[in-house]
Amino acid sequence: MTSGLRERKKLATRLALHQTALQLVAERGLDGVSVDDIAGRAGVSPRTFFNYFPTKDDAVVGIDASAVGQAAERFAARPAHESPVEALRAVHAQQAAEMAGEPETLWPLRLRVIDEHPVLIARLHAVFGSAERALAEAIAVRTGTTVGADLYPTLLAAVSGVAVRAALHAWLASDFTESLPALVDEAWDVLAAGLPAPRP
Amino acid sequence: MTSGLRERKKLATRLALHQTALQLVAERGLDGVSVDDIAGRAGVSPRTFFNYFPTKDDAVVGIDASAVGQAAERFAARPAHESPVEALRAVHAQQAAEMAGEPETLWPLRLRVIDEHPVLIARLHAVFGSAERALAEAIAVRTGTTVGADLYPTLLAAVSGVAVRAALHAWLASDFTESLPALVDEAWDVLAAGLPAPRP
DNA sequence: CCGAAAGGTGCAGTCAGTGCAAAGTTGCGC
DNA sequence: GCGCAACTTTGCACTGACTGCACCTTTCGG
Repeated sequence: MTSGLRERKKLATRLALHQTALQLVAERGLDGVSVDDIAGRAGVSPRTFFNYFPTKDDAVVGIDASAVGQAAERFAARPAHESPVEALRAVHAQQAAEMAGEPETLWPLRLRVIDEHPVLIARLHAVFGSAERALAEAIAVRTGTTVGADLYPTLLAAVSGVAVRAALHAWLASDFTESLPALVDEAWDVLAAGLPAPRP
Repeated sequence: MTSGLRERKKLATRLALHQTALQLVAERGLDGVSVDDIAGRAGVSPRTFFNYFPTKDDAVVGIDASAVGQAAERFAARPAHESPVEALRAVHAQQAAEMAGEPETLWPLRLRVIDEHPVLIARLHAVFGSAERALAEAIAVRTGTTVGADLYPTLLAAVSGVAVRAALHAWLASDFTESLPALVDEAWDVLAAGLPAPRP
């Protein structure tokens, strides 16, 4: 199904561009790398680069909105008896586990590079943002309200993004020694408790 | 103190550029407006435009990080007996009140324009993001931890940004009929309660 | 009124990103 | 195997954001 030669080649090229971009930016910084550099080292023409990513920044971040958008679908598929927060926690647990399953070094490198460049942080936020809009819709359906009429869907969707980003940040801060799923869970514990000041 | 001719002129030019940018983008969309257009109508050279804003997008959003950075200072200045959440709520209440005090139409127009352009949403997030980093430091001080060692400061700082953004979004959705401070407060009520599903 | 400091401007250049049309590849029915 | 249709890659030309530099104009303090 996904195994046409065309499909596989496209996937491979996309990944090659992303990894090349990451590596070069890690070495020289975002401004020290041009699209021509990335395309050249990945073995395609500069023009082709833009068939795969709309901007240079997107190639470095390398996460497409569709992958993140599945969160909303999974949320909608959770059993109806779960509260919104419970359902979200379950979805995040699954996602965090999948991320841990990807090639070892990809996420660490990605996060390190993104963390050093505010522009890329913003890009990452933008990707999350579009996912959160979809999620807000799904939450509204589950709680029987609409996005326009009630704060809750927007708020919870945004908080869910925060939980993941805070966990990713802590993961990076721990130099990837801690468990990502555990960090996500910890973040949700704090959120579900209403953000009480931690005991020192 | 702030009343040198130079100072006032700079402020005026900055505001003129921002308002011109907003107005033009509202009429023609972000891609229908060039920097030359904005500079021309605001009565300065295109080159001068970039003395005031680093990018076209920043001119449209028109919020500089320093203004947002004061949140961290105000937070640090809150009485020590307040919990982090209490202190944040107080800071936000003050900020929301100040925003309501600005020229009537500026925020509505800003929010409408930003909301229509994902790139600008990302820019706004970036501005908030830098403020949140400063805030996280201040929170870490107040709770006796460090940003690297504990999830809490990052998490709470990000949540505070979410509270404001969700309130702004709801304000826009209400066509600016509701009270912004009330919306911010409402968002914090939900957050402080641990995000329980709303009663329908 | 003058000299120093700061802001405004023109110029030339780099690079991101796009539309278009001409190759080059791949998939598929025969 | 063959060849046509569909898709991808690529080169080219162009727009527009953004920058460094050098020069001019305005403001400020004495």
